[in-house]
Amino acid sequence: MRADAVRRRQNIIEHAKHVFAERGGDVALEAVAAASGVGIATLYRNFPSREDLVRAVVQDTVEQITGAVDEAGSALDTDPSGAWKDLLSRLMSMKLGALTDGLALQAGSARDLDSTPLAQVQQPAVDALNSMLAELNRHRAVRKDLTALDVIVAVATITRPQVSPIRGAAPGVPEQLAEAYLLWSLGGS
Amino acid sequence: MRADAVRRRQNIIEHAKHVFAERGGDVALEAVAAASGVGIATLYRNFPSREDLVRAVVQDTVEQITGAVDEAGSALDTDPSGAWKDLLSRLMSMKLGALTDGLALQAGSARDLDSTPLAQVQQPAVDALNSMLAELNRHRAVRKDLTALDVIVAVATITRPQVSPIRGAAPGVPEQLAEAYLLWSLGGS
DNA sequence: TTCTTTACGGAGGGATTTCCTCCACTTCTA
DNA sequence: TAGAAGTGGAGGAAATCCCTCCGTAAAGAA
Repeated sequence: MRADAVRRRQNIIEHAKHVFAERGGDVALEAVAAASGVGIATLYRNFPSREDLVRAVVQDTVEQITGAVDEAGSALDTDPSGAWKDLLSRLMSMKLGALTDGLALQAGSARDLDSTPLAQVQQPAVDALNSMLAELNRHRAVRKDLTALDVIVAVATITRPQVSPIRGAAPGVPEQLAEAYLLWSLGGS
Repeated sequence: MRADAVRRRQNIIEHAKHVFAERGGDVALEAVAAASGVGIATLYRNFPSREDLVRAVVQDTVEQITGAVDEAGSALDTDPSGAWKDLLSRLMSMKLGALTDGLALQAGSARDLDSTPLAQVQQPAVDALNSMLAELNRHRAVRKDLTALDVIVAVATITRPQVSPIRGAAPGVPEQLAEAYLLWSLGGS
């Protein structure tokens, strides 16, 4: 594979993540190509089917998550709730909507979601998050009924883009919700 | 207008609210008709254009909101934070996603959103909510930087339906977020 | 630089989806 | 029960989306 082609491919994944998160997992692939500044043929050459692209996006997001857990986890013993706060803010800045949307795309057809290829791809992220939560629990840093999936879905929900009902209004709602969730997650039982 | 026709019309509005909230403001009108158990022609006779239907849905939602404010507001003086909690839980059970989505639909074309017909239709709800917030503020019952639009957008965000990434997982996230938001909204500055 | 190989872009045909009207039929109500 | 009011869904027009094909452009080796 030629060097510039590799860059382009990664670039498509990156932009696809944004477009998926912003316009849903069923956008026209032409929109993804346009957003990536790339012809539609190039997109199809790299990702023959929509599912290939979705898988790549999910894969990429999963790596982002495990990376964030690793980095935030380093401060786990010295400052547990600081580490949690850090991790949460990292997660909030990702486009997790693309991940849940991508997975949701398969929900329609598949009967047993747990066995779909995508569900398996995301497993490392779930595992990493869960073990971090377990560790935080030992430190009594977060409420103990939190699960990795709860956190992922909550963050995806909060950060999902949304046009406000009146121009210029309520631009800070996601930040408010993030603050609320942090407060709640730290809180008792 | 015949008696059964009025019932049908109201029924369409009700179902449209759910379908809009669940599948976005740009669903096929056929889906709305099907959900309402009604032929597509009936829908078009009642609402010649998509905007007519959206307007009706928004109108209906606005009335729901002002109604909820009235009811919850009755306990305002005796138990302010109880009233707030009550109102919030009422709002959470509405399909506010339909409202924000409907308004967002116009955001694409209109330059000045404040002057669109829909933005004016929602005004009563915003006003009612804002005056209740002002009252609650006098009682020091909620944080003082809350605005009606913040609340509406936050509730819409929280209650927007979302498929969880793995079957059976994280079904309680909206409830958790609602709890978090309540906690936060009561909290200090 | 030159040549070969790899990769690109976008037109466009086919399939699908959505819109919306038209009219034969059904259901109210006076 | 007659007439008015209302209904459903087939189906044509238009828009949208998918995906391939092929002439052109750019990268990298010699």
